Amino acid sequence: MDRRVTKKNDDASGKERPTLKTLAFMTGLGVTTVSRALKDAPEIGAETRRRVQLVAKQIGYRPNRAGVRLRTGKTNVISLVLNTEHELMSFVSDIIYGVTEVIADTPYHLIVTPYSRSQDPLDPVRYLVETGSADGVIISRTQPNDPRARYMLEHGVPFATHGRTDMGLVHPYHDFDNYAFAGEAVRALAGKGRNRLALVTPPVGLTYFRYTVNGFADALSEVGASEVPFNTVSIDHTIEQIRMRTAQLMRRDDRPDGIISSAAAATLAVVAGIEDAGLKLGRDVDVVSKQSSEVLHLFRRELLVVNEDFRLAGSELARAVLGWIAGKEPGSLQSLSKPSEVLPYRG
Amino acid sequence: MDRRVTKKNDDASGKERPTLKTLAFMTGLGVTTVSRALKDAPEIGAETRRRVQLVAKQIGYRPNRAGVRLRTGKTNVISLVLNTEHELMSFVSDIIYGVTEVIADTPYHLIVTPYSRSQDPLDPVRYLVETGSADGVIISRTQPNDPRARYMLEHGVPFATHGRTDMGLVHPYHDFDNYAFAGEAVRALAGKGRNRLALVTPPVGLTYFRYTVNGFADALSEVGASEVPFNTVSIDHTIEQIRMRTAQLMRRDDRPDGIISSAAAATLAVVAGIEDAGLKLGRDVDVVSKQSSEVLHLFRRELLVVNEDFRLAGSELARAVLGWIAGKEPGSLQSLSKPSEVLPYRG
DNA sequence: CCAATATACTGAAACGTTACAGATTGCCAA
DNA sequence: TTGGCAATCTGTAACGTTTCAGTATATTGG
Repeated sequence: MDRRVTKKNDDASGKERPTLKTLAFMTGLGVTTVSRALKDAPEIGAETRRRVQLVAKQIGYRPNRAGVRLRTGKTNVISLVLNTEHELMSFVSDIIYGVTEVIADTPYHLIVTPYSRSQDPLDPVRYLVETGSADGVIISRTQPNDPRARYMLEHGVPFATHGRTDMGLVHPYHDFDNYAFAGEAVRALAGKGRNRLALVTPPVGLTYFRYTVNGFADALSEVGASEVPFNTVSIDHTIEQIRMRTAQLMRRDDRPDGIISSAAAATLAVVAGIEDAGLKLGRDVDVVSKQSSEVLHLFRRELLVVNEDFRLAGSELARAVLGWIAGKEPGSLQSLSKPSEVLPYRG
Repeated sequence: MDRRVTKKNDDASGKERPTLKTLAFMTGLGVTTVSRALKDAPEIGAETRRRVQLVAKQIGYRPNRAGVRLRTGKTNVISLVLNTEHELMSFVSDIIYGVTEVIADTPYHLIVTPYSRSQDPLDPVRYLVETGSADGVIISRTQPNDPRARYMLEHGVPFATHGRTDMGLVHPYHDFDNYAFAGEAVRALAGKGRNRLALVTPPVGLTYFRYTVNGFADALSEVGASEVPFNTVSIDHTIEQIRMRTAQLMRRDDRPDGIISSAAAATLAVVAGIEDAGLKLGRDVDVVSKQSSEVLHLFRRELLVVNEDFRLAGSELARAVLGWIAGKEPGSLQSLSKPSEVLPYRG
């Protein structure tokens, strides 16, 4: 008996993962027709289309990603580029969850591309672009003049930035309105009679540093309060550094009676520093802080908080990149999220 | 002049990404030879090998992932499967960073595969296996009898679990020694004269729930302390629920004088609950808590903490999957990390 | 000196997909 | 009847890689 080697997938034998060839065999059509039928191409008869799609669903056909990617260059991948040292912790998981929520019912996968402090932030982006590893990229820690954004624009790679740029170039972004946040915070403190205010800033160099500082400054003159400079730390510093510097600050004669903090982790340190200096929150000084989860009021109920929703940011960023990939205007894919009110503790 | 269509990559024209064909053209060799030379195949002459590798480095050749994947089935992808609702926040980013650290100088990419509460946890794993989307998988929230682990073993997919299983099946894992943690915690509280202890457990059903409860129970009888049952909450409950239940508990006559908490977030709620009941930490009750970043001592310095390093967990898990993929014995890729001592605040 | 063998290389095929350039059929107008 | 055209469908090639089955040349043993 002549037992020829059978070309693996010509039969619908069962065990192997179905391909277009399998579908073609089962429907009695050509591979090309099947391919087109599945993507609703116009030159396929309505009945054929339905038949193919039915069979495909029945046997659980899933296009082979490698095949598509090799042929078309489309990766069906979104990459989230993260700094593995600076990024605040809770921040990251929330963004990831936000992104995954949006891409859940798309064919996209999310890959996390890390880079460390020692590296040029452009490195991972260059890698992604050069190797064509993603259809879209999301970056954070955005700078006013951001080489990564410029690079991707030049190379025609869709992306979205967490935070705005200021280069006269238009691209999708999502940002929290830190100008408004700082302003609200100042007004809230002024409302409590505080008029010598200090600011724990975002990392110098990032765009939202500017927005925060400007919002702070404008509101200060608006309410007639004055600034107590506190430039020695930012929220990128360690807990210990912030705590120590805050304690130093609070022991001075010209200490502030109100502090605004741009991140929850920093706030923990700030409060510790205040207490190290023998002062009491709510009595000697009030603190307004951003937070991304309801944690600060458990810490000290005297704190005033403003909520920033990073899961929302993740979703918005994902929507933005997908939109750009789908051909929408980059300029129409920008969003700014307003801060919540300044919230006191309510038991 | 006869201007023929040139087959895109036959020349070393420059702009296109180099492929094996490009290298073959440049070196004057065949594509096969180049492919083999790059992976140090034995049948290639030493000089040829060096020459090819030199040229490849010079022009920055990177193998096309889709090509490799299509031909060999190798994806060069590790997937981290995450529950988007339960996973504690800081937890996640640390694990991700740990994983990326390890795969940074490998060709592997990390993809994050999410699933939500409503879904069967097996769903994402089934998807990954069926579509062959990853060479290795990392899962967390491991159960004693874990269908995901069983499924992947059956399908021959390398994986590692964060937490152990108890099915008599051998596979790589990394776990924190929660039995030791609970024991240490009990002994530390006993050392402070506390002998009526309550436990805020991990989620019922996960393996480390058992280890924690057993470590707690064994140490209780060892030191002659007794348990105050507190089964109404676990660390999966909301801050509000834990806080309320703790307050209820602490208002009872038979309230505990020591509490052990399995997660930092829960501890914040526990302390709030204690204070809601009008009691004082360190005087009326002591609390020992796990934490993954140095945050609890800023919160209340009376707290006793034990550190769990999730970044380490991520690294170990990544190493384990890669090891299994590389052919090592699954049984040799298991690790258990010992808890730190129980640490009081030190100014 | 011949055959066997080792060494160094090569072309063709295949992985699953899509795009291109047909092929076949039926229908209608001239 | 014939030519044209629309409506459907199809085969082939190509994306970049690895594997299989060679080929050509030099080297060795008898």
